[in-house]
Amino acid sequence: MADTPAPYAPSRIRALPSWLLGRAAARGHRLVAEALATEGLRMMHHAVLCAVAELGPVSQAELGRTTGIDPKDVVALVNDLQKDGLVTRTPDPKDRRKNAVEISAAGQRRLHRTQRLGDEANAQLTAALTDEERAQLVALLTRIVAPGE
Amino acid sequence: MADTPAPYAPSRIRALPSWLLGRAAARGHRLVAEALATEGLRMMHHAVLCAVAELGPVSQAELGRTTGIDPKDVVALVNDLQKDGLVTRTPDPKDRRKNAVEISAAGQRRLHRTQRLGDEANAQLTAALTDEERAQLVALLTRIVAPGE
DNA sequence: CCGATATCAGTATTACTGATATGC
DNA sequence: CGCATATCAGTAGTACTGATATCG
Repeated sequence: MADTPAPYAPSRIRALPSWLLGRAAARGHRLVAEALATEGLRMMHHAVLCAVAELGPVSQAELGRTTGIDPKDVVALVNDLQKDGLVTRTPDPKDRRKNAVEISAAGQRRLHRTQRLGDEANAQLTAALTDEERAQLVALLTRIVAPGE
Repeated sequence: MADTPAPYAPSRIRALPSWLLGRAAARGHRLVAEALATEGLRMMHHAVLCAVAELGPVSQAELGRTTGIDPKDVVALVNDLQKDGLVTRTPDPKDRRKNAVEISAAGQRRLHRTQRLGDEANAQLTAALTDEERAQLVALLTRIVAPGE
């Protein structure tokens, strides 16, 4: 497998993890975005909704740190989610700089569906891999994303 | 490692390969773009220059197919590379629809430097991995990108 | 005063859709 | 005519830089 020149990329490019990562991410994003579009959410919306559901009432700055999304972009994403009634944004009484973002009942129902769609898209993305290889890939990527740990 | 909640992402998001791919690709792109900027090229410029060097005189459509870049974007990238004198674009006498794109001497010198910079950036990206793990990652990604094979 | 939070305006890069002219 | 090539105009989603007001 190491010396069969794939038709999609010359060998030099092929050896660049960044390049492969970009191509793989583009394919994954296309699949996930396509699936989530049926629920009217983009990938980043789903990611934030996911994080809000898991972190309970949480500030936007904390959301940004946790997900790796720029806090400025979190503003717009939470705006959209709030407009659709999927999350609530209430001022934090303990620290009036913060907004406490929390998922709503409608948000939880929507999240339930988008998670299923997302899982299906990811299964499709990694259809060529075995379960073990999938876990391996996730483990390797995790160490690349969070290099300090 | 499987149950230590990393600070950067909640576990649900973490389990989505697409999400991890996006984060990893973003980090890789940042590192590579930063390195290549010193040579005045963006990542896609380098990718195309790479492909041109390896495929010899090649049409733009073929470049697009091989690299996975939209042929329309290849036009703009080759424009830039030609403007910098890194590639030549001559009409193909055998098929006058095609342009034969070829790397120039200056292009080869530039490519030599950008490849070194790209390799360094990629080494930095995967600094947390062993050589074996790096090869594993590339192999897994390759199968995700080209699912048909 | 300094740092954190939230918001706004704008930009860069990548990837895409649609349309057109030309040559095989 | 159908198909491939090259080009142009425009859009979408993601990630970023800089600035501002408020609060602790």
